[in-house]
Amino acid sequence: MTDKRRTSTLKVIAPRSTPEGVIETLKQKGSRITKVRKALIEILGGTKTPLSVPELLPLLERLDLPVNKTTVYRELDFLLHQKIVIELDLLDGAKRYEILHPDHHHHHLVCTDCGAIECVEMHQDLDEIESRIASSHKFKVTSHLLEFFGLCSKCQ
Amino acid sequence: MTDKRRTSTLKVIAPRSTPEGVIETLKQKGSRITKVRKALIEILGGTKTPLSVPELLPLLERLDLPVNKTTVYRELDFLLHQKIVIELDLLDGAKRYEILHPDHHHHHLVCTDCGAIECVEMHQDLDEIESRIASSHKFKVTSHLLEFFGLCSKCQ
DNA sequence: GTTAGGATTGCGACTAAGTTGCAAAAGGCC
DNA sequence: GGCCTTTTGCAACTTAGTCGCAATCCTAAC
Repeated sequence: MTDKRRTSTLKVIAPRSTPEGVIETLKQKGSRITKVRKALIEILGGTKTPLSVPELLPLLERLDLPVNKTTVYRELDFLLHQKIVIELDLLDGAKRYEILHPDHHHHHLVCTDCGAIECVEMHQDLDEIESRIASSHKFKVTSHLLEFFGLCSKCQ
Repeated sequence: MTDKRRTSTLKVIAPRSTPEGVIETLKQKGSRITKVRKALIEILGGTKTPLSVPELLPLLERLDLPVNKTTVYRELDFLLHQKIVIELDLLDGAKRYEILHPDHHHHHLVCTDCGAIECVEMHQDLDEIESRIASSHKFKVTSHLLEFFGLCSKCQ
């Protein structure tokens, strides 16, 4: 009878990585909240697919915030260091960025035909593989890159 | 009693992806064997770590073959289409290329400190993951990208 | 609300990988 | 050797990303 989805939107649980939550966290850390920073967090928080700088620039402009590309690169670098955002390389020429949801580590399914990007979760498998590598190769894995390329349901 | 490793080095089986074997295959396909093509196959066949165009250029020059970068990009593109070579992105700014060994699909351990690149094999795990994705997401995986970043035994 | 000082921003010039079109040169078949 | 096709070099270009510096903005303290 209890609807879990509904419960999870309660204030106490929600603010994790919503734009508002992220901004609040940054304020508490003493970071400045600038127009560009706020806009970037909101744009990235409101999209499902990771975005690149060339894609972000026109989106910012449409929000009446014509920002210089250098600024965007620097801001994303800041958000990266604050672990608010992660950087991906989906092999299409530009790095992409998305909000980091700490408990939803995921990978991507990139359609090589239409470019659509879907997400898949699968931490446990990789954890296992990584620990096997650590012991057999004396290599300490700190991060990995796992993306799948192929055809989405529409393009097959 | 039979040593399988020893048997598999017999001439009938061996020439697969050695430089000589690759060149022979290309000749039979009717492709021209140019100096650049031959040199690239030999260089890539004689190295353990994948190489980028900026790395290949000086290597070619040292072989008394000062080649234009455009030529190298075009040649690698040719070898890519012939499935002689594969392209990797190890996130250090330039695409890397290595000889494709059809039955030794592998991934890489990239040391983020010294840049060393090691190889790891692990097809079966991924095959399993991919088929799970295919059924749960109606996505037909044609290729994947799996690289590990961290610290090699020397840099820990 | 003013102000001071560090953080952020824009600008222009730059780097580096990778691409393109076209004319010249080289492979390999006769 | 000659011919036709494939390769190659060159120069100019594109695009992502970076750098230094001067101008501007944020915010906390007054």
